Amino acid sequence: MSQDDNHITRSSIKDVARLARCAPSTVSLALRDSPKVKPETKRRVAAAARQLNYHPDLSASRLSARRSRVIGVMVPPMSGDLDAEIVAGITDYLQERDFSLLVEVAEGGPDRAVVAVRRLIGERVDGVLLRSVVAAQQATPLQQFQRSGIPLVQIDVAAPGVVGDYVASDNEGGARRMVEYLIERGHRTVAFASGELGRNTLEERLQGYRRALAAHGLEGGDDLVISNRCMDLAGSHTVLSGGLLHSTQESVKRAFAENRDQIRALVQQFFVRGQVPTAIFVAHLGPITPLLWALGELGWRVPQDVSVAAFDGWSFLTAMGVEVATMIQPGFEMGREAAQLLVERIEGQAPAHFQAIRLATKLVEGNTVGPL
Amino acid sequence: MSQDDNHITRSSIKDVARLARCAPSTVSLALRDSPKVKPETKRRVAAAARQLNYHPDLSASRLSARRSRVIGVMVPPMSGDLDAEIVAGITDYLQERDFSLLVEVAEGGPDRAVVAVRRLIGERVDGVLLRSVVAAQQATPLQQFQRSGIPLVQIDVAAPGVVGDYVASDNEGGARRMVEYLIERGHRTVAFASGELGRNTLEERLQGYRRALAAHGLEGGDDLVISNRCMDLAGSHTVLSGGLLHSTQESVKRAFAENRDQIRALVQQFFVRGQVPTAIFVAHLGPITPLLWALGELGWRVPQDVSVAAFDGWSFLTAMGVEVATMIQPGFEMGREAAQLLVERIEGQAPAHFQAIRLATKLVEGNTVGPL
DNA sequence: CTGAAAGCGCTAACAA
DNA sequence: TTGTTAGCGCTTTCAG
Repeated sequence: MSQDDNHITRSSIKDVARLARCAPSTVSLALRDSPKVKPETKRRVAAAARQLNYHPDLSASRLSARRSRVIGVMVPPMSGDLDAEIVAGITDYLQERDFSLLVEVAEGGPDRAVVAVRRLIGERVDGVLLRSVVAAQQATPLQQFQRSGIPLVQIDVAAPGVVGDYVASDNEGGARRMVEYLIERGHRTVAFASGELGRNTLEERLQGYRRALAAHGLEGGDDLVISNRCMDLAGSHTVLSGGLLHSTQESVKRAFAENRDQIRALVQQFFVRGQVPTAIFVAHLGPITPLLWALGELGWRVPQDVSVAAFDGWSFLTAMGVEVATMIQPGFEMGREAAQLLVERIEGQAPAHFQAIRLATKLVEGNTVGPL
Repeated sequence: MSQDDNHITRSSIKDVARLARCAPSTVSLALRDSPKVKPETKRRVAAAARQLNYHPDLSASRLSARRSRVIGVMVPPMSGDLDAEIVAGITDYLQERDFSLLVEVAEGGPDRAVVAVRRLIGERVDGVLLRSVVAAQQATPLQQFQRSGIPLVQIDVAAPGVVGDYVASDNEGGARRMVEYLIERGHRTVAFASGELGRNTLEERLQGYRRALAAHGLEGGDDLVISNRCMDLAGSHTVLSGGLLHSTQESVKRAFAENRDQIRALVQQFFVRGQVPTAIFVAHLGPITPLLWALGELGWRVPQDVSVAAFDGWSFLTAMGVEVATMIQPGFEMGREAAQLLVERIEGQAPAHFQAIRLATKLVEGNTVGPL
């Protein structure tokens, strides 16, 4: 009671009960504002709790209540704005429904994923959200969730072999529209640039690119498609850091330095082959800065000499005076939608079969696309 | 055993004990690899656990063990590379010591901070790390930690009124060295640019700037010091989003758009006053892109017409071909050091009085500083 | 409306 | 080396 006892005095529900002259169970109800408790009693309890600086022990309450009201999310380290928006969307919904969020950053190595999964299961999360953390070969640890009966919603990338709900952008449609936008502006030779293919998202966007060209009777020969890991600046971190993201600044810098020549050479190919593209569609965030850099190096001005349009972007480019024409993904909504679906599934209100939700993207014209 | 029972079967320590033909307490010890258990028994237990897909319930174990081995960290939303590095440093150390990390993103409003604090206390974290979340007026919720006897280490920014350990860069020394670097390159009129002052870090860097000038008999008149919230791109997000970071891309963009004129006007002041600076020292990350943008707008080329050097940087600028001369903060080490200090304090091994650890920064010459 | 009692799944003495 | 016995702090029937 006195401030000067050095002994850390965590008060429990019993202490509050004693001070409020009632039973612990009543305190429990009162603090959760149950209608079964007289207002007068509630007041006494609240006062006692405040006086004792009482904070319910969430571990105990979860243990007892047998559901945690915690959902876990696995995200890759640091990536771009999209992650921030997704997480914002998730927390937005979760706050409404009074769930908390346990964030597990699964960096690099597959063993990290194993640890993350173990932790989430150990915490008895009611469900899991997955933001494109886990590449194909890492899908196995995820099956633990199924084995433990923990529902799971994937966001953005769908790992093969993982069953469950799925929320993503309309990648194909968005890509298609973006390429059509270029075509409408007079471009007939449009290239496609991305990091390593293999993720379903990229494949879908490639599909959309092809469809757009086909629909307009244009060729999208393989000469015009470049996809190589070295283009993926965002992806480099994890690769480079080998399981531990040591120093972000340094690793990005190094990744970039080491791949400089390769990037330049790769982009140059566009211009020495049969068809010279007048516009380039960048399929995701990673290659945007490398591409812009390479174009600068090679002396091609954007948009005078070549136009650039991307899927997903980085807001800081705006502040640099470069605003890449972009298909914006609805990150906030993706997060919200996924969280909602998950919570509904947890509460048994979701449709029996797994959902695959596709959200529309939005075209933002920047200053990197010119008419022909 | 059979895969086909649909019933979600969370096995408990008792189930494992039964299958392994021993007592629950033995299972507990065995799984934690206690030397008090015969290897043979350990094997049996491990096999049983695997077979039953057993994952210890961490809530129960914390409740029983009366310490959580969890430490909490409060961070601002999304910021730059530094946060990623700090968190990497924290997890790096925590993994060694077998603690887990509970991340609480305290966005915007003070009420969010209250919620975060409540949660952390409710989770019975053994300690808290604070990464410059909480501005002056929000210090009050933090005092809850003290009241609850939870040790706390602040990183980077020290909130006034919060007592505890503190880990940060040598802001004054670093700023001083950076400005001296400019002076050595022949610059005699060096300006200072920052967002809103008030944080101790910024004040310290301003101090360092002044000291460097004074030491060389140069003037650092107030004409040369500009500090205004509109310059702080990084800080805008939170302000703009009013407690909820809605759409990052949009908000950054809008923040920038709305302040465009003000930024331009502000920077222009440098060049219409008595002394025209030949170099600008940017005290933190936020104003870097706005400043570069404004200089571009005003037709000043970097570094030909004016040099730019900063404290703390963004790695993506490198990929844009602009590499700002920067005092790099040792983010990883800051995180590690803070985590270590906290864990030692938790385990009673830290010195009795609070520590204030200062870590050296590192100068990286970019391509934005020219000789005079 | 309130109280008493029985656990939730685990760990930590203490015995055996 | 292993088993037995109490709880940790809370929620939840089930009686008053």
